Amino acid sequence: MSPTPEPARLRTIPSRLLAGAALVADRLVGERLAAEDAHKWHFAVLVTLAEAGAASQAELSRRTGIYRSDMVAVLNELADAACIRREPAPADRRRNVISLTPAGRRRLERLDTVIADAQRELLAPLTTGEQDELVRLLGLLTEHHRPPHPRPQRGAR
Amino acid sequence: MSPTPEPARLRTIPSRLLAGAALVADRLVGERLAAEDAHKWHFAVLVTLAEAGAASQAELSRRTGIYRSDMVAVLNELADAACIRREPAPADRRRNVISLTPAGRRRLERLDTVIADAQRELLAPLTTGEQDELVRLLGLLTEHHRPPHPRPQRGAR
DNA sequence: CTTAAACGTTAGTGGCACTAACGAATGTAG
DNA sequence: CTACATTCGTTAGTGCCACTAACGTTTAAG
Repeated sequence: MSPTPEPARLRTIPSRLLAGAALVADRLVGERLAAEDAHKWHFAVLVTLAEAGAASQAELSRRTGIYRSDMVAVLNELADAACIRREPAPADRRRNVISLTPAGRRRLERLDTVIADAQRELLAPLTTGEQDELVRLLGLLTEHHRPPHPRPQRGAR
Repeated sequence: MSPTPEPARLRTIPSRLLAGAALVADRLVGERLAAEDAHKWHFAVLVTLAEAGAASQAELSRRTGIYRSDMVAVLNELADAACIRREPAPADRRRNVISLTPAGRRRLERLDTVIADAQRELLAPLTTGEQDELVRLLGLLTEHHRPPHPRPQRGAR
């Protein structure tokens, strides 16, 4: 009985390749993070806070690409773990100011190595040159196809 | 007010880039196919039938990567549009033999151009050389991370 | 002062990969 | 031949994730 391979016509369609690769990548990263009781989104928020400093939830949402409706739960979890502080903004009582705690920094440090490991394993079959090239090409691609600049973020009346 | 950009640390993480690119690609292809009342999966099945000939549902499932539980609906829809025939296999009464009809061939022809257009638009920001390289790298990546050879396809008792 | 917009929050939708279990048919071992 | 395991098509359901809708509150703009 043959190994029933995927037809060549399908195997070379870029959108299919992207979907498959993204699935593999997400599974790999997700497993690694789950082993640390963490999540993709937690990492993104912690990185953003570390890199760009304290911000409102809406700002974090724009910077990370996480919808502000989903951001609530993410921040709740990070706050439960004492990784962030959430305090009302004095200047604008609509906003919350989200800031990193020392525990959050330590958490980020740990997740950083986990993420790095996962990326390394993900890209293992490629040379370092190829890895850079892949990142570059994907960057060009996502840069080009980008929602009309400020992301819509619908839901306002 | 700043345009609140994505932090550089996030923008260069391969798994994130892959997820983003796959999202863009899937949306693009999905929209194009939806305009033809078609679906990703329909195309995959039609291509597979055209390339490898008639097959059972389970075989199609393995070749396309579509789960056989999802395959049922896909084949129902294709049969409703008279794109495929579904007849019991004489040699093995468990199997159905799925085969392409002339209408299915015409349908595939149409979807082929739709898919090709979508891929072209997806890859527009890349040179043809870069497009080939991207496909090659993604191929290496998905090839390397592959479930222990025959896909598990759980659900048996 | 009225109207519009942005904020945080809750709830819900739709697509998709994937699991579970079934009845029926076939293959395999003793 | 008989018992057991496997494969098939099929139905139902789960979990994740991007995304939408609507709300009360607060601030900004005309």
